[in-house]
Amino acid sequence: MARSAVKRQVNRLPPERRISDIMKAARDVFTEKGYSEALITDIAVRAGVVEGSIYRFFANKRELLVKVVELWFEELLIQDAEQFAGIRGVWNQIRFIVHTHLLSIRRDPALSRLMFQEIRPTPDYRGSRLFKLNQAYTHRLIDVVKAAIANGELRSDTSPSLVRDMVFGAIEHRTWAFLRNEGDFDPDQIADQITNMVYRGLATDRKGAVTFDTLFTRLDAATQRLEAITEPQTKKRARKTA
Amino acid sequence: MARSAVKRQVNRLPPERRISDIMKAARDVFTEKGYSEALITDIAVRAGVVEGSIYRFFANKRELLVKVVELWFEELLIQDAEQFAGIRGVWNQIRFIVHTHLLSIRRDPALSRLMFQEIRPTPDYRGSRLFKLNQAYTHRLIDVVKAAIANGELRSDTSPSLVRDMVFGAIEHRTWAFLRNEGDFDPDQIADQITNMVYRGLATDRKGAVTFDTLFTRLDAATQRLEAITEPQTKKRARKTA
DNA sequence: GAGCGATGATGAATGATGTTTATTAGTGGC
DNA sequence: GCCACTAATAAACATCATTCATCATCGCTC
Repeated sequence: MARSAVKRQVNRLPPERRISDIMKAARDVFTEKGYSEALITDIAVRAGVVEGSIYRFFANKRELLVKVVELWFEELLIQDAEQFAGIRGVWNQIRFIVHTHLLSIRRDPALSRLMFQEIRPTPDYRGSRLFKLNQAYTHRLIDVVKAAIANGELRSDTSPSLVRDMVFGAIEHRTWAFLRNEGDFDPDQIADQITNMVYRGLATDRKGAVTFDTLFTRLDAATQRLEAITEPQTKKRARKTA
Repeated sequence: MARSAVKRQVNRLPPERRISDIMKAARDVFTEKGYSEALITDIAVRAGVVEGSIYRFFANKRELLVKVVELWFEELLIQDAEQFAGIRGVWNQIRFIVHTHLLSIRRDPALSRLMFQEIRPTPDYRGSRLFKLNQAYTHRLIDVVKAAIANGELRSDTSPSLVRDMVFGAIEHRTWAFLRNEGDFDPDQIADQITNMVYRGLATDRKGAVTFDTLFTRLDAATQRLEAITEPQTKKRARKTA
């Protein structure tokens, strides 16, 4: 028939190459348009394949999304783990975790959005690979806090998992503001702020907005004055009794 | 024809009643199935109207969702504001804000999910009514923190907006865990934990897990000893000079 | 209370998209 | 050079959100 007169062009790249082409295209389209606005057609065209071909490698649109985010997250996790090993000190470790996370969000804000918006809310997230990856990621902070509690550097009545929730929650809220184009998003500054707030805490006495540092300073001063006073006194007494 | 033999039944309830029926049905279906799984047909059937009727009152499916969440959020805001006025003391105020928010999440977890998942991520959220309502809601915490900084009860180097992000971020993370059926969700306990962590902070000295309280106690002790020592001394001197 | 226009409810038709499948191009063994 | 098998293709299909031509109902007029 007329049909067979038009020869069908067939793309015969090796499967790994086709898969990576599709995933790269999917990553681009998903991040540019978001999940529901992204069309399978868009992805197929950009990958240089035909719609049907995508379904040879991915069960459906959602699986494709999950695979894309997974790949991103894995890279992020491996990359951070290497550097993290070298950090010493609780403050520095907390700050490192927060800072690197903020950096990767700034590098790929749209992927974070996909993670928060499309992946986490689904019912099957809990059993998924991404859930475990994310747990591994956030658990580093819990380990740091636990160790710091054990050696007395952080209060023993703090819940490590709550610290995790506060820190990553704060990061997330800043991220949403960033995604909404509200003001700037400075990973250095935000990391400092979050780390300080977790590390030093907020409370003061009623009088004058003191910090832990100033409390320690006052205590030191008082101790020194005590020593300075008690010393001469004992000398005086010694003289008197002498 | 055969068609006209079947008389069309027409629903002639007053518009307000139809709107509230539709919104109630929409609320049920959205919370049960989530936004994308919820079908307009489902909502129409449950509301006892026909698909087309929904579009007389709502521009599209999304607007219906927004209106549903808006209604919920408004009620929540009004209700809380009344009680809040009576609370005295920073700790109690923070704890109240956190606690009531947790209670309303436990009452309607699925609506919180819709808010976080479907509403907040959209580009038009920033200019929306819900955005303003949410700002009003979270701004109470900022006001409390600002006032507390002004009167010296909280450190002056804390960022009120960061406190907001940490508190609501922590609430949100606990909510996700709750929605995933991970363990229990006890508003009283969580509210205490969050409030304490914000209010008292985490840091200690290197030696022995001291808290702000113990630091104050030590400082008080040192001050008293100082006074106890310097007082007799001045008396002695006074006597001497006399 | 019959006729008539306006209003708005109806549900079948439309269009946009994810997914499936019958068809056909390419590949390698014999 | 034929055949069987694999895999790519693109058209067909299914699933909704959304639209719209049709018609029931109401209020008004005479």
